[in-house]
Amino acid sequence: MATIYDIAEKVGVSVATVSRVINGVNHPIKGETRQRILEAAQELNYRPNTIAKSLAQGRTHTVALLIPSITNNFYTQISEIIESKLDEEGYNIYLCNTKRSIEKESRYVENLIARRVDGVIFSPTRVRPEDNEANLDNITELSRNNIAVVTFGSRFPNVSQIYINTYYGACEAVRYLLKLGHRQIGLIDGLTAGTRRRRRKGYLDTLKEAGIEGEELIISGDLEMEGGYRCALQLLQRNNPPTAVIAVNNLMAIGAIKAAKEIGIKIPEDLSVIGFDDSLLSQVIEPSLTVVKQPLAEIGKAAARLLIRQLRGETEAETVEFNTRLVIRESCRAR
Amino acid sequence: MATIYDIAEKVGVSVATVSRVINGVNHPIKGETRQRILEAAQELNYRPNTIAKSLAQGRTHTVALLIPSITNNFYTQISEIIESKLDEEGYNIYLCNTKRSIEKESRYVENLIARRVDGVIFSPTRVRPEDNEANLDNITELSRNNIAVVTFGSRFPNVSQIYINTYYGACEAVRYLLKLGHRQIGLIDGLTAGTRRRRRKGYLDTLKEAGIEGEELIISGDLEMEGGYRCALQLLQRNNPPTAVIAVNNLMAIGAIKAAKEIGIKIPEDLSVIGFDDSLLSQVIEPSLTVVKQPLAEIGKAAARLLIRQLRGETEAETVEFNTRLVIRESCRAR
DNA sequence: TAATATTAGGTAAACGGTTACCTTTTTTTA
DNA sequence: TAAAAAAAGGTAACCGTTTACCTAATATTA
Repeated sequence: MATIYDIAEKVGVSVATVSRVINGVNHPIKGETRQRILEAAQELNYRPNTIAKSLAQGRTHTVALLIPSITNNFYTQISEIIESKLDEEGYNIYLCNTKRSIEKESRYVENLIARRVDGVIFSPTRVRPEDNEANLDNITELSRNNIAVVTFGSRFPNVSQIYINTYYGACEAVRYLLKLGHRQIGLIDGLTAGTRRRRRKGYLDTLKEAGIEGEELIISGDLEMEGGYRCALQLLQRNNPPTAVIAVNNLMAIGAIKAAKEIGIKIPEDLSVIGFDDSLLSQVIEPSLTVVKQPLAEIGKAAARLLIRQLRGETEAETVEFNTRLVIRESCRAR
Repeated sequence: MATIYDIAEKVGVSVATVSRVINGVNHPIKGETRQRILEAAQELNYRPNTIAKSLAQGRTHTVALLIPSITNNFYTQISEIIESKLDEEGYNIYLCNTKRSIEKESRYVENLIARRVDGVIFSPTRVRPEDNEANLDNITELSRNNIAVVTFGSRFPNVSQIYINTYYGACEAVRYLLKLGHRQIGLIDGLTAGTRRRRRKGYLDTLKEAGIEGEELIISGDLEMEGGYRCALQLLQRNNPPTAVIAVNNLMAIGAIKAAKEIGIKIPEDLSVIGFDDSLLSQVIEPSLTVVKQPLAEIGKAAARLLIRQLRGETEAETVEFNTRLVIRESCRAR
């Protein structure tokens, strides 16, 4: 593979000159020389070696996207936006899928430091409460090695982050169900509390305002469809089952609907359902799902923006906060 | 950031020794020296610099995943498998989402060559027929620069590839509908023919065997839900509408169902629908969708395997062929 | 027209590793 | 116990760029 040495030799100049021409730096070069160098580069099918460049410059123009899942539409949609924004800025993206394994997350962090990525957009994975500490260690480790970090989906001190305020979303969902006349409202939660703690709190606070104790109608499972399915079965087979349930993410809501249908419970006639996250699934499922929508495109854009800001040298951590919006479809009915 | 020089100095050995210890190469080192080096590395918080390593070794341990979409479940599921397999082998993955833009695809290819990735798993994007040439150029360009390539979703000469034989899948789908008594069977196709040509051919051949001309019931649109929606509307508003339609991918099938519902056509009573690709969507939509299922996990595994094979030095191109399977659900009915 | 700027280019040291090829010391073998 | 083998480590070239600092020639200015 041709290098700038080959070009330099062919044209009869030094590599410095070649490098200058190739990179169009601000250094005067005679038009004719420039021309000859570009032609030689063409003829030799020269491709700049980004690796060597990175080593010399100390920047890789690479950022990593460290997320818990790439089959979940929530992350996919955010990723698509991030990818396109960072591509515009000349960054390539390492896709790192932790599959909700804290070990994999930590391994990836090591790896990313070794690869000297310039930045990481990071949605920490947290299955057990103690994972929080590992998440924090990972963030610290990245920062300590001069890697820009932007997080979303969890809250950390001194980190640029996107904070999605799901508290009010949960409140709104509960209020909506209360207005429809529901009193027995279940919450299908994830196994552990990240920002999801907010949703739980919003749920409990709003119920309490209405004079209802919600604790016993909370149930937890993994964040996949299967988890929602199992949780719903348990809730619905109690002797005093809820007339409405809120699931903390989309897949769980879908799983819940599936469970209800299987045991002959009609939606929305017998059971109202609200999900979090909007996606094609919610619109396509029958009945279409009322959801607390998170502004995915905005989240993606903001994450990219915060990271780019840091990559340009601004060191101060910035938090961008987003609110959710209740999108009413057909999965809830007055009681 | 600490380098092996810092370690060497601290311990009082040469960098060669440090390098050997760090990498555990097959070269005898005194246990005590090894110990001291490892301790120093720890104390200095040493992290190997993968960039420098790549430059010295001529290998980046990076492969790219170059796909048309990351929000389409078809690609996402394959990607997840590929990611985990390649991660096991110590490779990192560049995520390159072309968004079905041939320009973006070509730009990415340039970029990947510059970054000296070791390999690329490539599902070419093709919206117009002439894109095929650009796809081929891209593959050639990668190979010419010693980058291993595995493709899926299109067929090319002399390239390791996964070939999904959708011809028989299409035949099977049509046969199934014929058996249910349908004669007017529509095909909702993508805009251009890649491997999808096979589906169209299977469709036509099978109809012809039954003495039916299918040409006029073929309609094309973009591969998203919107495309399926529009195509279905057109098909269903003809004066002699089909009683069954096959859509060449999942999203289009969903779009078609949406269109049908909107204009009061009941599924499966008035219209039978078959999709390609299986996904959560197909199972969740009402009625659940009968599909020609492609073995996504196998495709992903095979793609990773073929690439790793090449990365290990085996140069001969290998094609792995998969067949599809008709998964019968509730979206078709006898006529 | 001499002094000063500008243009055009070159030299060589970094960046942080790997590794082929040595040398020296110690151990094994005949 | 001398020769051969193995162990332990070092030297320095190389990977392909960038870039600070020079030099020489040409153009501009007072």
